[in-house]
Amino acid sequence: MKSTDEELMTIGTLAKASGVGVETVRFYHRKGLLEKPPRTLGFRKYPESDVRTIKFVKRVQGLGFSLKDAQDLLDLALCSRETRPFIAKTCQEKIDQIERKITDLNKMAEMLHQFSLICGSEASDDSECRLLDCFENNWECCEK
Amino acid sequence: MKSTDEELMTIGTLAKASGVGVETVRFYHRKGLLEKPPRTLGFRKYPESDVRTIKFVKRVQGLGFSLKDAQDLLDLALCSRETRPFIAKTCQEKIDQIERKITDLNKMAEMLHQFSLICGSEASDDSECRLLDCFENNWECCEK
DNA sequence: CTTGACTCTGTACCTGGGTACGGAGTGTAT
DNA sequence: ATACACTCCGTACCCAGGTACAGAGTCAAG
Repeated sequence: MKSTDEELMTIGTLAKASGVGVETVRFYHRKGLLEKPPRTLGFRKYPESDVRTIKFVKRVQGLGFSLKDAQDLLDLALCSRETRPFIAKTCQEKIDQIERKITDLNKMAEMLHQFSLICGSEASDDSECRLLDCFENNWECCEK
Repeated sequence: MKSTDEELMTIGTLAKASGVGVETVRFYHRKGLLEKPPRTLGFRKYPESDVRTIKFVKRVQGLGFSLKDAQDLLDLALCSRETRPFIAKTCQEKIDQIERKITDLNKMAEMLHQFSLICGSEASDDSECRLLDCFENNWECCEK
């Protein structure tokens, strides 16, 4: 059975190659994250590129975005005169969102660092101290 | 009714002050994110500090962490000789986690930036181009 | 002392993101 | 040609993180 569909893989192969379960592929299918693949006798035959798609989705998702966000990004497809302004806008929105997240994550990491230095060190006394206090007191954790 | 519980508030007041719904407070209660408040005649009376706790949880959650993670952070409470090594370890784990996230978010933002520059500009031609390709081709988006 | 706003407990329901299952068809190795 | 793996579809279930009742009690103002 090698004709036009060498290169095309079954759902199980795709799932394994992209590190998810078969059911997850079908789920993404239903959610429209993967476009409808051609079929041979009822069996879906996926192109190689769908491996990339799934990995991309997983990556984006791992950064705290939803499947909807992942889809938005996947949909940034065509560079035509009509779509260009829309593309730029969408990108900028996501970039802003990402930058806010980075700012907050940096604060968070700094807070944890300070907290660890002050409360996790041998030198500190046994006074009770909560991370929460650092958070509120402008990161001036456990100090007088 | 002003006795020892001035300063203490009802669930509705707490909810409003921390920007969540009453049901959410009760939910956090069930999940152990808020410690059991004293009661007067069956009614929960929350201290001011629970407002901070809820805001903290919401903040942490907004950064893509789970309620479980938020709880872990809230539990970093006591600085005693026994708990110190544990605190340092927990902090370091979270910091590592955060830094990985930041690295990925930066890549993501850079990718979007490049994509926007190249495919979102007036100068670009009408060739089809997907963000996905940038992602895979080491961010060399739409270029020969 | 009634009325309306608020609280209590418990249970049921909702969305997002999957995971599992049953019964039937297919494909391939021996 | 039969066994076994794989696929199909639909439906049901799972967990996290809430959200929404229902029915009863409480509290504060008028």
